[in-house]
Amino acid sequence: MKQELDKTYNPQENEDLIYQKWEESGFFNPDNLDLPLDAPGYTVVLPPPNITAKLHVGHSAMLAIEDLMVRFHRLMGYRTLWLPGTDHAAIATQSIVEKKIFKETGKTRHDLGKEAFLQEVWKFVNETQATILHQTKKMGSSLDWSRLAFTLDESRKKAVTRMFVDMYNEGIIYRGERIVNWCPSCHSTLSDDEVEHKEQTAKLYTFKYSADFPIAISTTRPETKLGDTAVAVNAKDKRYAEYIGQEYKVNFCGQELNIKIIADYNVDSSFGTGALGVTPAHSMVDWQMAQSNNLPIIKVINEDGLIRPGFGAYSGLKTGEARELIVARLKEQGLMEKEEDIINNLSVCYRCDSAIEPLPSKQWFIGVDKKLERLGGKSLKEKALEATAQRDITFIPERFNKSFSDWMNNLHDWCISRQIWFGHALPVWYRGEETHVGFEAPSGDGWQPDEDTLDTWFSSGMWTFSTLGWPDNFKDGVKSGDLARFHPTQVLETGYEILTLWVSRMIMMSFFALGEIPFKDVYLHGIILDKNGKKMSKSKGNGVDPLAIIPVYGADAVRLSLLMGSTPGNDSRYSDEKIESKRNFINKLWNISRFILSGTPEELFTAPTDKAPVPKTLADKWIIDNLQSCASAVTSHLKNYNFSLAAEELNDFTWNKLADWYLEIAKAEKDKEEILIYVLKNILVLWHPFIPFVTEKIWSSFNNDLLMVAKWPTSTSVDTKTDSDKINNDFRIIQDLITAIRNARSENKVEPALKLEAIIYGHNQVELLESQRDMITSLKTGLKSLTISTDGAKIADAITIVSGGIEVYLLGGVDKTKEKERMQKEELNLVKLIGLQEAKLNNTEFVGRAPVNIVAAEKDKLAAYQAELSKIKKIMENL
RNA sequence: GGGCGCAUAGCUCAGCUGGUUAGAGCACUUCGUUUACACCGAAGGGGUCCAGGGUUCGAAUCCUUGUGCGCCCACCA
Repeated sequence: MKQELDKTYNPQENEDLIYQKWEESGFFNPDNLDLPLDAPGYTVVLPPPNITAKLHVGHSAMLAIEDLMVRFHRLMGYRTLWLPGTDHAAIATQSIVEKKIFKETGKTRHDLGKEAFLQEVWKFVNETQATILHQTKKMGSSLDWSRLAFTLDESRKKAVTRMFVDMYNEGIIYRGERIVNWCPSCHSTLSDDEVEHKEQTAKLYTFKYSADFPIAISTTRPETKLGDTAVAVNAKDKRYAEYIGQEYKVNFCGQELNIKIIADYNVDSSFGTGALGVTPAHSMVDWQMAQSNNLPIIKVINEDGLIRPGFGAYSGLKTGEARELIVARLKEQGLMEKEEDIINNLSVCYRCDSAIEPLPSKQWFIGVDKKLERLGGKSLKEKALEATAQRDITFIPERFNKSFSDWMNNLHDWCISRQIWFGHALPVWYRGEETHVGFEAPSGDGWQPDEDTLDTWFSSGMWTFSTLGWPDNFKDGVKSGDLARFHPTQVLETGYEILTLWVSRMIMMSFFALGEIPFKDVYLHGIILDKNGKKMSKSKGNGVDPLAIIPVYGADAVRLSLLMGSTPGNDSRYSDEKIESKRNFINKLWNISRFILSGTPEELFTAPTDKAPVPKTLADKWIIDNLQSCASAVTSHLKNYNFSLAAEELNDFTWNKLADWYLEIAKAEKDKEEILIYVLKNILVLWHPFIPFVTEKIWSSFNNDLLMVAKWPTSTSVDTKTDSDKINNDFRIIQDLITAIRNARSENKVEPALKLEAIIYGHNQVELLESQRDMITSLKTGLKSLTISTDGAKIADAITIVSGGIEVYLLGGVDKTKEKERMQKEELNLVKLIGLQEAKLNNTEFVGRAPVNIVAAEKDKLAAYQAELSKIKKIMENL
């Protein structure tokens, strides 16, 4: 059974084999876990990565965190499901493929036609998806591949269609007009992130519509004023207060306009004249003002960027030409008050660089404010806000509650239709003025399907339940199958940058479809920046491919470096050095294991991990006690999402306690095997969620069953805190002695351990102090051996050999700290702080550096110390 | 313009609800090591916790103001 381990751990040789073993075991699938029927569930859906590109280390961090949570819960005996998938990322994917084709062939998607273009997209999707899945496995992700989903596969199509139809029937999905970013040159709408802003100088004109209109307005686009239906001023602006609510008929350069004066807080009274001409059809903000003030909408500009018919001489002109004409007219009439140069931002198309024309167009929306009977008369927005406000859903870190509710409160109806080809089709058909929404095309001739596709967030918003068999698993308000077993999920782990885009949608969609939250906790991770603190991006070429570093350091090292030293919601920096240091740690763990296993008889391998062997010495007690407190600290850190702290705790135990101290002692003392293997097995389990590969590999060298389904150490420690403190304090004597002897040897100041006889003694503290000082003096002047004899009861001390000789530190009874005096005056506070101050109050005079804080009162304890000391001496002899 | 975050050792960062002498990794200095590990060990140096003010017995931690970075949203007629 026992296998020899190599001198250095080689991740590359082992990782793929181990992953294969995990997959073959079937334990990634919760259905195969050997659990009691009432085992609690733990479900996490993987935020499906966009199939626009291969993964980068940011994704690796996400996978590391989620796999950590998932493996931790699997080890704790939860029915654990981590559900994989990818996202079709409609707009992003389409534009990437478009660019790619254009670069390779010079053709646009229009040249290819819809069908041929989509074929290209699918080719691309399949390639990238394969890469992504491969990368995901390389990280060691324990995802249930049997449930793999894609936001644009058949099951999801079914769910999306059903959702749309349901929402439409409920009256929450409706068709209406909205301003979109229109590129007159590409003849297409652009999403907000496809719009770029360019700084430019523009002319700001200040004028009145007509001589009989009381207020002058300022604009850089006089031609759009042909469609003005209001003038907005700030409600607090005293200059215009008297006009608010009035309506005027004006003749603006030959066009009749009806202008209402409205108040709106969006208006900046210090800009221009403080009055804004409202053009609802050609400006986003104006559109919103028109909505809230019920203003009529007049379209001035058409899809070609020309003035529409019905505007007299202006009709058919380009916007620029119309502008010149109007400016000339205004000047003629003496209405122009001012012309000035200002710097503003022009919105331009990211592709062709031409100016964006905001235009109203027919779109589909989800009404987030519509009250729904199925939600107890509340709207989706209200339900989402309620769920987070009363902490049915909690954010980690908590501060994102505010971002979320701020954003949610300002949410307008969600536009879900997109004028692109790649995506979910809308289940909508038109025939003249008729509209049909349903699962299939209506019978009868002449029906045309809607050509738009759905916003990608519509399908990913359904991710927690569309992946669990909704709608088939949901009949008459009752969940069945996977949906019943795994929904709501426990945690959504994702990047804070999509808190609003995605998380909010998921919450609303889940409330609509199931009437319940999609997840309990939302853990938000930060961004992995490059080593210079810059965001990784394709254009900058500073992204790091996990496949480039995993072969060098191993997936475990990559994972650990991403998990340690980073905190939720905060960005962190990528660094090779950090990965290297984690690689070194992993090798350390490897060698610790190698050492322990080499000395362990095989019959001990099967010993239980949940029952500690009986400790025989102080050192035994110390290591077991520390293991227990480490395990319980790790457990609670992991439960509280303090992943970095959990790893630090483990790191400290493994390296600084186990390797540096206990292993050294074990080299000299016999009968440590049982404890060593016990400790090793436990830390392998504890480490497993962080570094699954190496721990599984070590485990497999002496175990037949898989570590990934082993039992997490429970904190059954009955030791009280005081006992722990005592054991730790006592053990520090040993540590100090060993240190002292080591130092003495290396500095050749004192003959080795044999000559050091430290025996505890004393009764009169004052005397003690004096005699102690004498001793120190003499030691410093060259005494090479030390004998302190004792005749009695109480003392505590520590002996350290420093460069000048040996210093003996005493704990006497001289109370003198300022803190104590102050404490005595403040009795109340003293009571409050007693636990913390006890040590301080007992603090005593000491010589030299800080004393080791031991109070040994009883004789049998003294004897125990002496026994320990002589053991240590033996140990040192053997070193 | 609105919102959020960050500022702690030379560098990258931890430090939870305020509490012994502020920590880690890397880097640095000195010493050591053929037998678990040089992907190593021991010892050590290095910090006015951005600045001012406040609350408190006590502040890196809470409040306030300021400074310097970074991000998100709205992009302005």
